[in-house]
Amino acid sequence: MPELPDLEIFAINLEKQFKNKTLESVKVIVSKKLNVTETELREALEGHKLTEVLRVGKTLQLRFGGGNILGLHLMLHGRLMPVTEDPPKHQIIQFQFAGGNAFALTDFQKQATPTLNPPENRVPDALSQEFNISYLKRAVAKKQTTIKQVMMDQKIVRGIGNAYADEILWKARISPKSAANKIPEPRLKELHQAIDDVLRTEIINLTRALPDVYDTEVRDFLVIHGAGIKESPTGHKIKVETIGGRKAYYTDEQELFV
DNA sequence: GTGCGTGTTAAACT
DNA sequence: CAGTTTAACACGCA
Repeated sequence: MPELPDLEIFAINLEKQFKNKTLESVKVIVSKKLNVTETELREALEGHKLTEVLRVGKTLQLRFGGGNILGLHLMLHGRLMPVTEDPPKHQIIQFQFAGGNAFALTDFQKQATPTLNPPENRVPDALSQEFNISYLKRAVAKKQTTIKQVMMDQKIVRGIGNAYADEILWKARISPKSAANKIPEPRLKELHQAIDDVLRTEIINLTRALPDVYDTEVRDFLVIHGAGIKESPTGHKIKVETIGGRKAYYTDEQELFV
């Protein structure tokens, strides 16, 4: 159940293990979410080297020699797991590389989605150049919903999920319940800065914590979002409330704009 | 046994 | 009609 920083680490660590290795075979165990047939997938990918692994929004892209790209969306419960003598449960798709190493995408809920050659998406990534302050200003101007829902809307900006939205809004000192179009411009700038800070800092933390693995998530660095957390780093009691159908964790340090 | 969940989508609302 | 809310997905975990 990864978010952007986790996916960034998975991409880096998958590259460490599999970059420039030839994909010997790809096996489709659950095909319901795949956009092509297993035969088409094998013809596109087998025998080609994995040239690059990128994170794009909440997806990973496995890029292969020959120009084909396999997108992977892990959804809520998807995981990437090494395939060993004791293979992982609930496999969706499995990748066997020359040299004997293999990994699989798993998901007990069967929601994780592999997509061959995913269509270009014009929505900016949260860490991209295109996601700048003027874009954010334009995006929120039309929106009367809460700022938290806007931040998590993948049609507006790609990559921010429920947990990091809470972390970012606390850092920006803006209430998640604030109306998006009522946030003054200086505070929007702070929000933009907080998005960048929180995500990039988390990537650095996770790089240090997980130098090699792509099958593990660490949530040790969250300071606001989590059932076990009672107080913010500055000692304010954390409140929990459902906003837009998902749990929001926040404190009264965060200013409400309505 | 109970309740909950880091995402997305279609259906059902307003 | 457009925007917003809900249920469903199906299992592991506390």
